[in-house]
Amino acid sequence: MIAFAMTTSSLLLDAFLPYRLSFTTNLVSDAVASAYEEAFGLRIPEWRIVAVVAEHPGGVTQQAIGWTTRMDKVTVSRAAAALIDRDILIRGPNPADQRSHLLTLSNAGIALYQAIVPQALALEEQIFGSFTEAERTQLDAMLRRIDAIVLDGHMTASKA
Amino acid sequence: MIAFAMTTSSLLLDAFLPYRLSFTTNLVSDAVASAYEEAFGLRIPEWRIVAVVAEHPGGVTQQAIGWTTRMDKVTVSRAAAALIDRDILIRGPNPADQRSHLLTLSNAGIALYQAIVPQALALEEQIFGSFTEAERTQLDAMLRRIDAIVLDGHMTASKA
DNA sequence: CTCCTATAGTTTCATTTGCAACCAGTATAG
DNA sequence: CTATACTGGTTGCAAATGAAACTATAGGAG
Repeated sequence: MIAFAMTTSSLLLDAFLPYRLSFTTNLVSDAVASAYEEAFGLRIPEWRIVAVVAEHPGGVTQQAIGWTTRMDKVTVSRAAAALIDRDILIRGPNPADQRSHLLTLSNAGIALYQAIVPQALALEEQIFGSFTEAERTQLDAMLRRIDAIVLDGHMTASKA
Repeated sequence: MIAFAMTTSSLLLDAFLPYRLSFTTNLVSDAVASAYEEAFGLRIPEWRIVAVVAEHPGGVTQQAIGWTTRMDKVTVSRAAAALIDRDILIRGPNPADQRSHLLTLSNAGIALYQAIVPQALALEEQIFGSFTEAERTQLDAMLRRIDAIVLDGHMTASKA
């Protein structure tokens, strides 16, 4: 293919930050998703749940997971069910509320998590290897500023 | 609700840059998507196509659109078909290749585009209003660095 | 030319996603 | 204690997405 020696012009869209954000994230997410899928048979929501549960040794409810990761409760429900099915997660009773359960890692889940973490860090390193610590911190800070603005209702139209 | 006076701990995931990127982008994309949907009845892929076509007054092929935006050719095909159906886009012949067509904006499409652009910029301003020019440039540059790394095959496992 | 391979775009199908309705357990009001 | 309103989680359904098969045209190679 002659690779379209085309006007690299692109005036607006290419410089539009929401677009750039989405563009880059899709690239990164695809890379991460296929790495996890290939290496551990986990899809992104599943990996996230494993991570959150691992970080809460006392157990977490699905609601709390959804709240911190902003995943839909349906997504959490299904991913959690799949993980329980594969004996990665254990669903224990929640003494405080019989409707929900506390999720914890099984031994297999702990092993899985411990196997994933280094891979995840290595992957992050591959992508952000050329970023200095300061740059990473800066990027992180910028993203969190955006989060705060969008979440704290500085936006015109509320979604609902 | 008692809002879970919970350990804001979250060790790994919360600091994991691919996750942060995805988290923020979802937030922003949802906001942008509902704004466009509400104001113009356009979904994101449609808006992108309108923007790209607008920036190529001579006409573009669907392939070229897919190439620059990294949208799947199916997505482009369907979104373009919807726009043609609504008389926003015109599908003209491509003298260089009978298989493809050159897409251009109809008059209605031009009007639409001209109506959208200020809204888009206003929206960007709402989100990034607290960012200085320098910060925006910096964020843009960082995102492009990431793009380059992921695209230029610095990643381990190729997708296929 | 004719054959063979490759590409632009569409269609079909399977998968993923999220809203809405639903079920079960909780909490508050009388 | 009931009755009623609410919340955690699941299920059902509809929309969105992408891989693979397909159609039509291109572009060589013989």
